[in-house]
Amino acid sequence: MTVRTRFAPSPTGYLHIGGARTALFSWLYARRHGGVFVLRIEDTDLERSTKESVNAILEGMAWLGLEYDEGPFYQTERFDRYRDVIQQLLDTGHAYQCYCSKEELDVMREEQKARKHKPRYDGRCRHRKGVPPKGVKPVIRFKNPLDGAVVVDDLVKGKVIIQNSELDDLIIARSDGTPTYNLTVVVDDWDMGMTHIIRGDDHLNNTPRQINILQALGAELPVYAHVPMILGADGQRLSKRHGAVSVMQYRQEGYLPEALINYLARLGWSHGDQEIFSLDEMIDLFDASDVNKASSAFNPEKLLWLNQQYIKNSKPEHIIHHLSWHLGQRGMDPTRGPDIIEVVKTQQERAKTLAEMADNCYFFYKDIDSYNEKDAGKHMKPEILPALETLATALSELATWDKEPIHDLIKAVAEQFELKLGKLAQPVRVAVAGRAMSPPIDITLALLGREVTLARLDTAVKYLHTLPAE
RNA sequence: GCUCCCUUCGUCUAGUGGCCUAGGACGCUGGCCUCUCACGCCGGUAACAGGGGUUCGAGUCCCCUAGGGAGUACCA
Repeated sequence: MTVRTRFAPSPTGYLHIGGARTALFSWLYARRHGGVFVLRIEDTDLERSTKESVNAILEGMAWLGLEYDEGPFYQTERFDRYRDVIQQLLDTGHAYQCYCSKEELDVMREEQKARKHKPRYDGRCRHRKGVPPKGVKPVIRFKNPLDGAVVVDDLVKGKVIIQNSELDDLIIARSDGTPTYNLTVVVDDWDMGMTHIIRGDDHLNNTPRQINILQALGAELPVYAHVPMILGADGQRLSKRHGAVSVMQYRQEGYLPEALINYLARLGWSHGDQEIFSLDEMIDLFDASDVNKASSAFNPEKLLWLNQQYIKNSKPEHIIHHLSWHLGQRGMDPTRGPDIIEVVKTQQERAKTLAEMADNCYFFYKDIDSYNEKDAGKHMKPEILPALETLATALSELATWDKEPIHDLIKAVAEQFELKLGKLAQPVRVAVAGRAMSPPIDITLALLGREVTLARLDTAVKYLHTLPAE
């Protein structure tokens, strides 16, 4: 039997990290078992579903690399099928029309609550006799079994038993004839041959009702795995006030998709002490039954650390693939300046995000029109002028513009003026980078090239001359 | 209220009755390295929600309590 899993978001917003993780687990499970991963868009809520949301979800999944084998299927295109199933349920006596008004139901629920009971439909229309009331469009309710219990053998939660007496006759078709969620998922999962339903544990309560419908339909039951939800860093339900919740926002902030994937996988799932997993390793090791039962809090610091690990250990070419978007955002053209591969190599150990890396690369590709005020105040002092001028002259005469000779030269000039290396390197750094932060000074100059280096040193010398002597 | 789910360092987790005076990771922190920023390396901090059982022995099994979450819609 081929394993078939699905991700079934409703398009009412962007792809958020909670959804992304259940999608990831579904995807991993399918890949692990050589199965099929299906994408289904649950857009039966016409009011809240939008085309933009569909695109946002598709975009997010594409960026994460969660490719699907079938779909996307849209529930709005399957209304005929749902109608048929509802009719079938009606014909076989598993469903009935209910003429209760909203007001009537509200009264009933209030009474139940007053008696400290669980509010639920009491099935009064099951046996409604005589002519239906005129002008009232009925809803269709599923006839839930009255006794017995439903047992869900959940891959994550274990055995969960719910008494049928706790369940009521849920509405499967609205008065306008459109199907509701619990009916459409069941029909779709059945039609699409889903063998494993991996979804958020907020659906655990729906599962017994869905199983009952499945059974009324004579369908084979899938295996369920209800994965816990992701909480915000404060342990509360994830929402916008926790910062980035949209997957695409992480791209903007400079995260590598594989870092996010790795982080999401490790949230609620683990394999011994291992923290970093390649996609192949995850596919090889992932099992739904190893997923933790408790929900976990999203920890931005750890994600940042993981991102840094990935940046440090990835091939420069791969980084550039994702970095170029950030460079473009800042108006930088990596073809006009030092070899971007060499620049990235110097940055892999000094940037936690691609956004930070792009900022760090700025002075390699753009002219600097000012110095960082604080750094200049600290390092750009008139007394460094002689050394700086000597260095500039020496650099202009240097035979080969390369890291080692540049390093030797700076060291020699520093010694000549009885300065520690840092005392000379820092002013040079501010002069060429605009701030007291850059890769090692010899590498920085080597990459920048002789022309740019000398021009910026010249600018610095002129700037120093404008300062009042102490 | 009712039903269901959950509970190991601040956070993510290891742990399936003795290997646990509870291990790893992030964070925080002391030090080393150092031309800046970083990387790296060595060290430190900190947890079995509480209470009862079962057992020679419990983080691990059972029960209760507390706390957290979900559902309880003509939303999904």
